[in-house]
Amino acid sequence: MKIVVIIGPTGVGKTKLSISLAKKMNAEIINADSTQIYKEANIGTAKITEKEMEGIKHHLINIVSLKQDYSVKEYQSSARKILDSLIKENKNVIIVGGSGLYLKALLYDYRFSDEEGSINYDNYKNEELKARVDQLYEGNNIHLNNRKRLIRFLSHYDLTGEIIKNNNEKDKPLYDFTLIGLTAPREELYKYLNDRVEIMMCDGLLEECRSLYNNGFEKANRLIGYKEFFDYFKGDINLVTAIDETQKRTRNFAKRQYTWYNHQFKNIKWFNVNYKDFNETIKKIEDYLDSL
RNA sequence: AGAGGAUUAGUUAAAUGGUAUAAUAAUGGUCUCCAAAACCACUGUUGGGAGUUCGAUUCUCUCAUCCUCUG
Repeated sequence: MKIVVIIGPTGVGKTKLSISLAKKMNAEIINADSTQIYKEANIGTAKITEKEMEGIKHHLINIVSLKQDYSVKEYQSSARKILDSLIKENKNVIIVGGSGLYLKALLYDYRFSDEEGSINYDNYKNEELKARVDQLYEGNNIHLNNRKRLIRFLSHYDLTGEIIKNNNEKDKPLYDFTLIGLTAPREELYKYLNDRVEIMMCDGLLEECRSLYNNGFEKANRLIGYKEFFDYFKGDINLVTAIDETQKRTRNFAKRQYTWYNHQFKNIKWFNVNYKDFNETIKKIEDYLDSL
């Protein structure tokens, strides 16, 4: 029984690799991409299609609507349940996805609060929130402008009387897994990402966005490749700008993904992607896994 | 071909005979539940050459490139 985890920035070929490995290992796949969780967003999230799955069983894909709230905590609990039961069945598992926090929460001893605090902080200014956080935890690194995190800190304190601190447990792996990283030279990756947005446009990204926009899926406003077109529909920007922005934000995102991986994961075995001959990349990784 | 204008960071702009300023991109980073999120830091610049000057990005000349107008 093996667990292989595939990470890497967006557009580097994780999905393709996962199918190939799953066929070879007779494995099931658990998605760790925060946007592929959602049913309604397909083209812009580069979601795997039914056909591309080639009959491989996929978990945690298309499980909630963009109208529902969802958080990494829920992901953690469902993903662990699935993973544990697959382990029990002695089934090989491939975990694939670009959402660093989701992977971290699933694989390491990350603990979240069980309940929300009851005090409503809506009427407090950031300065007031920050001052209170500073009072409770001197030397914290939560920034004044990071309202979301300030409120979470205070809610957690109200509920438990404890302050949120980094614990060492978060770096303790709970499973025995092999971490495969796919990467590409920055320039090559960026070119591919830029091209991919154009291809998505041809595949009907604009129509998908229009339909979400018209049907009140406001949460899509958070996703790259959706927000920008919503802005376009509102008349704030023109179509060319929307496409440029999508490309830019995709590149920015890829860069942040690297930062997260480098910061949060140890023992990543990195492989350079050969865009021209992806099979060669797959072969190399398969050989590596066989050699373990 | 003639006349006028322009040339400042990758891009768009500002300013000054005395430390060249922003925005944005790029780059780096932070991280316990919206994470494709939120936030932070920071590197780059006066087209080439000559002249005036203590000092030129600024003034003068010249070359180059671009724009507009006139044949």
